Amino acid sequence: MSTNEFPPFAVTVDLLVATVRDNALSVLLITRGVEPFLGAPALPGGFVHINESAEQAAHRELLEETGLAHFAGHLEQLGTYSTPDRDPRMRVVSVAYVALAPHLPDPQAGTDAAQAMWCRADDLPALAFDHDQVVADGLERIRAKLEYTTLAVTFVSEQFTIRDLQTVYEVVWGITLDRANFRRKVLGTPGFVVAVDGITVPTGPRGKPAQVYRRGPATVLRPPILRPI
Amino acid sequence: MSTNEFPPFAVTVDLLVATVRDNALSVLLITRGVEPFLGAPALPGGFVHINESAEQAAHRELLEETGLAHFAGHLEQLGTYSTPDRDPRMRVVSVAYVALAPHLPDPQAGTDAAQAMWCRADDLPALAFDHDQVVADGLERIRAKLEYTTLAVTFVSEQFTIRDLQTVYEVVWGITLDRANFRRKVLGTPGFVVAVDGITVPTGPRGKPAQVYRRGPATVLRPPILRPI
DNA sequence: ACAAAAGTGTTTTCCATACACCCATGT
DNA sequence: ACATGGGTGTATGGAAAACACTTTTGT
Repeated sequence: MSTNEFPPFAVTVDLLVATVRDNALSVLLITRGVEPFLGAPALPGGFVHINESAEQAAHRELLEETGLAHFAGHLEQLGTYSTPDRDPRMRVVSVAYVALAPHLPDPQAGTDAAQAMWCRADDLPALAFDHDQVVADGLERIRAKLEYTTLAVTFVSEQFTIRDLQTVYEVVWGITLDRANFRRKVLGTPGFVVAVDGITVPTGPRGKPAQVYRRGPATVLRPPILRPI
Repeated sequence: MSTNEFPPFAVTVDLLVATVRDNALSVLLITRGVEPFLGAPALPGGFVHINESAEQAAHRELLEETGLAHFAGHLEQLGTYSTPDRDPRMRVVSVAYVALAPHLPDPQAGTDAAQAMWCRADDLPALAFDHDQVVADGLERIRAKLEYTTLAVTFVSEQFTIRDLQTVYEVVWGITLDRANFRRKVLGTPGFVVAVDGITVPTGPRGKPAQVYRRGPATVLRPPILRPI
């Protein structure tokens, strides 16, 4: 094949930004302002520039959409979607990314992210392009990764309690877990979490204050915390 | 952003074709016949055509490189590699795929695949482009997926023994496993393998003939077969 | 005192490991 | 007979599930 003739493609990134808020797994959606799918909900994203990698484009778009100066969460590639007719305008290949973050401030009107909104993962509208598939793949990726990585800590703020972490698992998986056993699994994994001195936080109107933790250096969970069948 | 102006990219697929042969995990390499990296070993691959998906391109290239009419193994997307300088000629985004297959016939001279060769995964030369990274990522994907999926069956022929399956695990992971316990794990997972009537095969010059199995309908392993630490 | 939530203990069940043993076959 | 490799049994240690219990706080 000649190196001087190749089919030209547009390359975009799509972002599945997920967080836990109001006891629900939520994703960030935008309302499309241009054709095609004008007015329809979709995942945020944009074109990859000629001098940046897809990962850099994803990070750039992430800052633009959230309106933040820095992104403290987790960003990983999900997969590439390339069916020839996925965009009616032209031939587009899209690299999808999953971003996990603690509860972010709501999108502010007047910024680039004004059209952005959080939407519960269990109550999503139909999305533009093949974004329904991207979301389905991404949510399954998140649910699976909680089993064998320490990724749940990216959903809570810098300081958190064991209960906060358990809530992440329960909300993402849509189940309830035994408090005592969950606690033992987390504390039994070296480097998952580390206690912050003797600091505790009140736990509502009543109840014993809870020990505060930060994330530890571990990234994988051996053995994994498996979802019930 | 205007829909009429976007940076044009070339999109390619790279193939990590893996098999188990001679008690070693091996990958298919080609020798590059054009610049850049002329004469260097590399992963097979090629441009995505304008009217096909990346997955279709990967499947097409797979048949071309192996010289087979059909591909019976497993093909899955690994990830997309898009650093701006990964190809000195132009801006190329490459979607990498992992293909798992039982022991394929050696590439035949005189075909498109004449330049292809099998190379042990533990003794690979330096590769063109960022293919070293692709191989590293792909091998780790394969090793991890043997833990919680039934993917090992794609490395053996249609009919196989439990011992054949164990050899796949041992070769891919580079360890030895207890025969009795491995057997119980496999047979204890419903749908992993199904016995073929009362058919057995001799096991060399001596020894009891072994029961023959085919792959079953299961795709996930619950609980997983974890690698030793 | 009581309610609420953190934190600990205990029992039971199950699974993984290690290793011994039996079975069927060809030389 | 015996070596070889498939197939089975079993004792033991440890983890996981279920659930009772204790501790610490605010009202």
